[in-house]
Amino acid sequence: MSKNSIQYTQGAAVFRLLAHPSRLHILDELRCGSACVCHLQAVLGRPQAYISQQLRVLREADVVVDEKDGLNVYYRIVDSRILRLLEEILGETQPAQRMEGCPCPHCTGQEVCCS
Amino acid sequence: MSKNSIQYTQGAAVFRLLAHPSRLHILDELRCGSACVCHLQAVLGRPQAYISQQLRVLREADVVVDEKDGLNVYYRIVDSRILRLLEEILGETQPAQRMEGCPCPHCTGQEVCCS
DNA sequence: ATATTATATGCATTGTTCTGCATATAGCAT
DNA sequence: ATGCTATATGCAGAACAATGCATATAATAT
Repeated sequence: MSKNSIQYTQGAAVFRLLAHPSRLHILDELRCGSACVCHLQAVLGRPQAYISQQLRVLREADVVVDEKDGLNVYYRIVDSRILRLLEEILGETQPAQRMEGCPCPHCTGQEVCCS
Repeated sequence: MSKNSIQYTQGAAVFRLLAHPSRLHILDELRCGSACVCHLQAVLGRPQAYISQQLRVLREADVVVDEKDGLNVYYRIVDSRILRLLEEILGETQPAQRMEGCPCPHCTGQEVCCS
């Protein structure tokens, strides 16, 4: 092993986070600002527990952080490398849209888009 | 599903290729030019069959192409997105070094580095 | 205290990927 | 042809990741 092989292990771990359609979709949503779990749930169309599990993976890898506000928990991306990797594969960030059936402040219009 | 969800499936597939320490190491070697299988075998310190298997994954995803020259088979990267992703995570390309115990033209000094 | 809403966690099952090993092919030299 | 070297392929067992579902926690309201 010529180079520091831990570099490849750690690098692969970063790519593994993005190597999953649901996590990629979640991160794409979070690109345009923070979002709460119920919003991601509405966007992805998956059970809440499923969304929380994927968020946990991203949280434990320090890619996103959570911020509680009452009952809602807002997540946002805190790793700028991830933003650049997303841009390379998904293109430019699109503005977040409101979701029917999502009770969060963003979707019910109580908040400006992409705070 | 708000956006075209095939985009996330395909994007995830690209990241999955990089989400493996050995493939990442192989691609890092290929960044500075083409390399033959025996060279990669010497650099990674893994069995030849193992290297060929990882190369197959990359080849079938059209990330690398192979070029035969006598007994040797040279591989090189043909996807520029992959180069940019590697640069984001591994940093700038380093020049290829020669490997002890590798019989390929590059390592036995019969060829200039990084053709 | 109870109910309700939003989110998190644990666990079992299924599905995928990794890896080692045996063997196959292909080019070159004799 | 035979042998030698470089590379490829197939397959099976092990390791790991994904998913569904039941349940736990935590904040708020009544």
